[in-house]
Amino acid sequence: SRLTMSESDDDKPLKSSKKEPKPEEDDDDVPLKKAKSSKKENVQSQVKEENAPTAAKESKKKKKTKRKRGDDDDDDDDDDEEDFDTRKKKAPAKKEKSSKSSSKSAKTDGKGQPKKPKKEVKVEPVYEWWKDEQPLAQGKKWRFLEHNGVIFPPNYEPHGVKMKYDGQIISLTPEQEAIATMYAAMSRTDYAGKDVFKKNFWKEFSEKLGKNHAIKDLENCDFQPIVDHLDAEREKKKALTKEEKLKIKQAKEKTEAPYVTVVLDSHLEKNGNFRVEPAGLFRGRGEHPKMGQVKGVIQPEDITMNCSEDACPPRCSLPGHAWQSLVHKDEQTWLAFYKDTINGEFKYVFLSAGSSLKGQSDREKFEKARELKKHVARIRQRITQGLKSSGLEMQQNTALWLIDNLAIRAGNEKDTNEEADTVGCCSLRVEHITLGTDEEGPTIYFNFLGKDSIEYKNLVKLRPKDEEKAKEGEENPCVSFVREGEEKNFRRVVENMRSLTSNSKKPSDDVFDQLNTSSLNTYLKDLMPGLTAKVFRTYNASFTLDQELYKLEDHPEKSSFLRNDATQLKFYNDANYQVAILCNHSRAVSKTFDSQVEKMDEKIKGLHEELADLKKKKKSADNKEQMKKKIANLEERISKQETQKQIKLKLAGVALSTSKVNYLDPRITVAWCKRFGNFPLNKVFNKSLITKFKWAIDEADEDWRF
DNA sequence: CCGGCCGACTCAGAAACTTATAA
DNA sequence: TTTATAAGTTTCTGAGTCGGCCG
Repeated sequence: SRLTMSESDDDKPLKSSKKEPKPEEDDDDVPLKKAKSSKKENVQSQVKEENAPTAAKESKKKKKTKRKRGDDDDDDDDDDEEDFDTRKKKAPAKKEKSSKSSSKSAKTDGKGQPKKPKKEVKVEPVYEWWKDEQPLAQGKKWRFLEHNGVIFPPNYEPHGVKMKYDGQIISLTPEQEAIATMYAAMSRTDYAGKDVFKKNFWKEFSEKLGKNHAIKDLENCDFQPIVDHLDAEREKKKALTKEEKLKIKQAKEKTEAPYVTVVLDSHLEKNGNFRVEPAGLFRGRGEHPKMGQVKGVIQPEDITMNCSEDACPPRCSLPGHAWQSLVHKDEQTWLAFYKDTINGEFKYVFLSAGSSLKGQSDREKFEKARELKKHVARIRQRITQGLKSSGLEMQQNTALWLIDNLAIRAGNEKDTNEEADTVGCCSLRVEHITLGTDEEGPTIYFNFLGKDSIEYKNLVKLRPKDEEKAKEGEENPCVSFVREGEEKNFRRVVENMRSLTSNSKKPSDDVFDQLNTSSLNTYLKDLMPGLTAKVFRTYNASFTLDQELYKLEDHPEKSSFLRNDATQLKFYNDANYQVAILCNHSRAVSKTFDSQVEKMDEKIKGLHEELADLKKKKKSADNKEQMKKKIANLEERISKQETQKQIKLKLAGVALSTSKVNYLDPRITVAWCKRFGNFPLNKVFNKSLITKFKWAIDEADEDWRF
């Protein structure tokens, strides 16, 4: 569905935007007061009742006054955009179409073919906190919080399928069977081949088996019967009719409904992760020393609940059980937490990404990055100075240069007995760095495992004078050129790195032996209040997007880009790609990738043959005009296929979504869409992002810049 | 005063699931 | 049309960051 964007003439700075009556707020106050006075009575149902008709009212209002883009032919029907932008209904109806988007309307009218109507997109209603005028006291996150706690996975049901050992059929107790089944479930993953995984699993499994058990080792275990059973179960589930599946889904929705929403102050919010993690084998990333360990069952006794004092506390759904404790911490955003059984890590239940609590802190994050923008020139001057000094100051500023220029993470210390051995800036070791030179000057090659054990391989060098070579490097994701103006600093950084990785150090020694993240952040606090290392990542990601996107402003092909959604989208994605490369956001390449590309090649080849054929026929054809049309058509299909293939190759191992979700100020995207031909936002933001970034959609007009 | 642990939050890619598209 | 596959979306939970507190 295409969600239209208003011309934003009605977008006002945050504070003054409350121009609409907000019935839901007034309505909501009623049940809240009721709840408070009657105390300990669940107010959720009341709030819901009050909210629901309000939402309906809202949408009806909207429908009446909603403008449609001329090109919104297929999917923009009825109610799919009702929650998108409540304020656009006040926008002057004519202006948008007649001015900016005129060229676009013309174009899209043409291609508005009788497509199957797309499934309508429902955007979740969002509490519009940015229009709220009553800020909470410093540090407070809510006045009232009521929820129903968490939902537990079902107890393990023994299936009775027997595994084999040394060819013999073995009977297991339900407890033993449970963890054997966890192992069987992972038999086709990469973990199954890893020694650490097997060793850790065997330790637990053999303990559960007890002394003198018939099973003596993992080597001769045969889990295949259980694997087959799991496969069969999956098949059974798949073979259910549509109706049966729907019934199961609806039943699930019904049981989960009480947990989906919570009451926060006087409105409803979506819960994020109210399902307690089921038991299973731990799947650490990379070479995690604890992979294969059993992640135990979580009981209510492990869980701490958080709600307000005057709320009805969550009931424990498991009979005979009770929560570990109930607290009322209004300076915290979590609803519940427990500790996992692997490393004792905290597992929190939080509100969803679209909630006001998440939205507010998200906005604060981007505002802080924008604050850095104001200070960055000065801070970079300071770094330039610091690079020339020695000792701690040199280390601090060299590290900062890397963080600022390469978007490397801060790099906390890690205990490699408990976690995988990965590094960031402060924890870089000599073995991760290779210094060199090429025709342009010095180079640094980074090769280390970062967060999630994702490889970071980057040859950092000066931009070649030769345009051809520069272009080549630009297209190589493993090469990056030093930012313009930073050439001198880079040479200094290389020298510093040379001394920091000198022969007196072992490969396993720290590069920045005097640094840790907390001292580095203390140093940053002096440069700008609230500044920490991670802000540079946010800042540089968002700044890069803004810069790249606004190159469209005086792009020679601007008008043709604006006329075509596909090319304009590609322009956006190319900018997004730059950020993904900067931040080293990657994703696994599909196992069938090669065959997919092969298929594409064949298709392109087929089209070329078809084209040659047509051209031949054209010579002897009666209707030359018609043939010409056909040829042009085919040529377009070929070029479309070819760009598709290029995009596919380029994005094979690159994830664009991570930066979109976490690093890119959504207002950049919103403003760009509004500015450039009123580009449909839903082509770049999916439903979740539109919900998550509703605040930004409301806030940013076409002139907004990061 | 600082180092290490605790606690709370953001960020991360894989897996599971759903929808769109091609054959 | 039906069906297979690819693309897109959501869920899941692991892995970081960073402030604060305590000994």
